[in-house]
This record gives sequence, structure tokens and C-alpha cells, in this order.
Amino acid sequence: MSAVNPPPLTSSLAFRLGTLGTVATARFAAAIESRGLKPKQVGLLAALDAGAAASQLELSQAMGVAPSLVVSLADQLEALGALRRVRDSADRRRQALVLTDTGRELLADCAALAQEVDAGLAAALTPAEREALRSALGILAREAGLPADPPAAHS
Amino acid sequence: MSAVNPPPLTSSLAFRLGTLGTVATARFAAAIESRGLKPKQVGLLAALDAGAAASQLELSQAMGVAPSLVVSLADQLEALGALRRVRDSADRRRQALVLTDTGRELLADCAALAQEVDAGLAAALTPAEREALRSALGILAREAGLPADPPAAHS
DNA sequence: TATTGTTATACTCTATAACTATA
DNA sequence: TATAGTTATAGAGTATAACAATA
Repeated sequence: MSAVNPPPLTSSLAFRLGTLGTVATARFAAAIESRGLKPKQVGLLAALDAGAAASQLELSQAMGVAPSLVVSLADQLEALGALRRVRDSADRRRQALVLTDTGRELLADCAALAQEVDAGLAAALTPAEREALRSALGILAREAGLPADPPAAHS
Repeated sequence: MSAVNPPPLTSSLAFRLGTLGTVATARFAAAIESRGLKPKQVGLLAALDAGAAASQLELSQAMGVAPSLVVSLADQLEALGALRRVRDSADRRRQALVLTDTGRELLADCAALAQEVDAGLAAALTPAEREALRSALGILAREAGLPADPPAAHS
């Protein structure tokens, strides 16, 4: 064999994460559909729960989406009773988004459904492989500035 | 601490793969932009190279997208000179998509760019962690029926 | 004048459905 | 009549840009 047979694109991290991300999101979307939720909405709830941001603008930055998208996501979640908008009395331009009890329940519900999706995705992995995967993805997420695990024990 | 503080949604495999997939795809898209390519087009080239399918219809199934999307992706790639359409002489309804030399060069180019993206993504991982991650993702991809690594050595 | 949130608009992506040609 | 590919159309999702309220 001569030169470096370059590693195939399909086994690159970027490609694998991209394709598996699509699959994972599709399965998660199917799982939460019965709750009337979509992945982006759950992402907003999770970011709120993680204390990632208070105002809508900060939230849009934390999620890496346009501010206008946060508005419509918040509209939908407010209609579901999952969160409330609270005006900042100090700076009345700002709206804080706060989870309601319903929102926390929905989020816990989605977390349980995610566990089921996880089980299906990782069925072929040994416990050790599963843990190594979880750990590595956690590091990547932190490095990429994505909503990390909630600070510590909350509640 | 009382009951099972349920594992947070943000650390689930489904959520992590989804968000990291978005990040990875965005970075990869930025990297290949100068070649006039988008991730889905590269995905088609990779599927072809992996010998995943011959006809356009089979390809659409292998990629999990609508047949009409394969048509437009193939149109664009044909315009770039990356592939040719060849009529099946036995069944003249079928079109085989075959990579050109240009297509193979583009693909190799993208693979190299993906390596750079990978380096950025995995910068915080030790070599052992990196390998464990690659291995686990490979298993997940195979399990999910995604375009796996090319069969063996091809050239 | 600058900033937060909102609304209006437009663009990209992708799927569904109708159509053509071969079988 | 059924199937491979194509075209036409429509929908979802998201961003950009204009606007309103507050600072």
C-alpha cells in the first residue's frame, strides 16, 4: 500500500455527529410529539432550567438562534403554560422567562422520554462504552459552549 | 437528598447528539463553503463512494430523504462535474450516479477539511477519549443504518 | 441615541403530489 | 398497471430587517 489512504469522510467526527444528530433529533421529536412539543422548544426549557440566561436576548445568544425565534418559541411555550414572561421592574424593556410548575413537569417528562430514546440509540454499546461516550460528548459540549449540565443539585 | 434526581435532559445522548450535531454540521458547512458544496451534497458523494446505492431511488432510501431531493442534489453535483448520470441500458428508467475524478477529488478535499473540523471539536479530548468516542459513534451509526465506513480498502 | 423585545417579510430546505418515460 | 425519475407546489423553520417601547 502506497500513500496515506485518507480516513474516510463518513468516519469523521463532524460527519458522524451530523448524521447521528439528525437521527437522534428525529427520534426525540417523535417521542415528544404527543406532548405538543418540538425539540427547539424543549431546548429553550432546558436552557431556562439550567439557568443559562434570564432575559430573552441572553437566551437567544445562549441557544445560538435569532432573538426573533426566541420570541415565537416563548409565545408557544407560554400558550402551553410552560413558562411566564415577567417584566424586569428595574429595566422595563427586559422580559424574564420563568418556568412554571407545568413547564418543570413537561421538562421532566421529556427527560424521561429522552432516556428511552437513549436506550434505543445505545442498545449496542456496553455500559463502559456508553459511559465513555457520555463523558466524551459532555466534554465536547462544554468546549462548544453548549448548555452544560445544571450547575449542581437543584431541588 | 431524597428521590432520584432524574438525569438532566441536557446530558442525555439524544439531546447531546442533537446539539453537537448542529454545531458540527455548521462548522463543516463553513469549511466546505469555499468548494461550493453543502453538507447534504457531500453526504450524497460519500454515500456514492461507499457504494451504498446505485440508482437515485436506492440512494434516497439510503440517505433517508425524499427522491425529489436526490434529483436536485444530483443536478447540482452534476453541474459541478462531480458526478455523471448514466442510463441503465437494461432498464432505461434507471439512472446510475457515478463519481467522476473531480467528484473523488472534491470528496477527498472534504475529508481533509472534516479532519480539521474534527481537530477543533475534539481538542479537549485525550487520544484515548478520542478513540473511544470514534468507536462508539461508529457503532451507533452502524446500528442506525447510516452510511458506514467503506467496505474495506478501495484503491 | 442605544437597546430589548416584537412584528413583518423573505429565504432556505425539504417533502408531497402531479407528471413523463419506460416497463 | 406499476415504477424511476422529474417537475411543480407547498409547508416548516429560521433569519434579516423594520418597528415600538424603554432606557
